[in-house]
Amino acid sequence: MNSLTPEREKLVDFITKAYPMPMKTASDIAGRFYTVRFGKGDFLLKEGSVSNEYVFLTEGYMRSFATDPDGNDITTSFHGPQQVVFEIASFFHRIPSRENIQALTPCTGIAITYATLNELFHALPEFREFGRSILVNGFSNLKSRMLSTITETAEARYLQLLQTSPDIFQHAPLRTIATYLGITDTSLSRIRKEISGK
Amino acid sequence: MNSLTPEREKLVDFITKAYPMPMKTASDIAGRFYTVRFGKGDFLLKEGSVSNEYVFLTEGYMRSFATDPDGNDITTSFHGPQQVVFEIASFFHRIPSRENIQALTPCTGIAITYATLNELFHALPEFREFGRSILVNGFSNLKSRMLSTITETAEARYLQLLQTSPDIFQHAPLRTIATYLGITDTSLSRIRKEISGK
DNA sequence: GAAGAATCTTGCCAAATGGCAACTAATGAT
DNA sequence: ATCATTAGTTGCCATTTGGCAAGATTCTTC
Repeated sequence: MNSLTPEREKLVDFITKAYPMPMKTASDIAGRFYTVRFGKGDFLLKEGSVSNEYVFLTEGYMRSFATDPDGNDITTSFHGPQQVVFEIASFFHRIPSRENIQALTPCTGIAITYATLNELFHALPEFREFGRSILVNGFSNLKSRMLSTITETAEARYLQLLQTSPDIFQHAPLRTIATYLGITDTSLSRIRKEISGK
Repeated sequence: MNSLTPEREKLVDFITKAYPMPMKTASDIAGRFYTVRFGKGDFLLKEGSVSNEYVFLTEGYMRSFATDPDGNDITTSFHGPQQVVFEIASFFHRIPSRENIQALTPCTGIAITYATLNELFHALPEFREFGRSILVNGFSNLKSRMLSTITETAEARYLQLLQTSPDIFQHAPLRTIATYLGITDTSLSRIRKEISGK
């Protein structure tokens, strides 16, 4: 018998792919998650508060962003379906977040709290490994981005994002994509013009 | 009685500060580490091989660097005394590293292998927490760097590095510091000239 | 301590990106 | 449908950074 919600089924799928474990274990884990929904523009996390939900996004898109000294939004990452969303430093160290996480579109996901996650980490070595894997992947991706920010032109980074995450372009305004790429919206606009003429 | 080597004492200190735990636990952990030494220019890790040592540096300086598509070295981080040094993605996922780790000066440290670390993680929840804390801090620092790379000028980043890690400047050539800051050595030289005239 | 190799600096000019403001296009609320 | 708001584009010019090559300086190594 299998009474999992569609969201939980997706999570089971995701977990077992990220770190192989018995189906039963994965279902037990997924069973502890509850459904969450966000309207467009809603915040999953606001600067200054402590990230307390570990969310697996099943539908919709979100972005994380920080506010720079001049008061501008800088997009630090985009999140889409089948991705884990939370603010690592705030969540694990129980400190106020310096970032915001906001829905770009209506979103559905499933979540657990910090307390439940810890309980599961303690009880299930497989889930710990899964958790670490998520952390390591995130770290590794950020490193790659950092490297490409240093070694590549904005145009190359734009083209790469377009290729690896074309869906982002359908859900996020160019202005937020520009800050993600480390440039202004003006520059992005010019880059796009330049490319279209090729 | 206390038979710890000076390196192990430093590690115990570091561990208990990063994540509070009984002295005995910390000593047991430190007891599993063995001393390692590197001459200037020696590699702790070479691109293409799997990071298998989790090193706590007690003396000396190292840097991690990647090779960009044009064959240039890009410094991804500097490591000094009282810091943990390893390549996260390679170490935890057992995959070939895309980075090198090299001694900038003669170095002394203590290390454990992947196998031993896992054994300790499995046996000691406190050590797991310590390990996670290291990971989370690394992630968080990288995020800050990424943000400052996007929002601040090279000059501001230079001044900040000078303030937060003045010791680096005594042990790393400016060329490697330049790539760390995301600029060329030529630009760094000009920035320094500009500043000295203030 | 002299030759050779790295490292660092500087001059010249080119390329990439930003700032601001005006304009146009798209979107959303009523 | 209309108005107001937000998003995107473009022109003009300034600033930041890069590329290259020549000099100057410092570090190695014999």
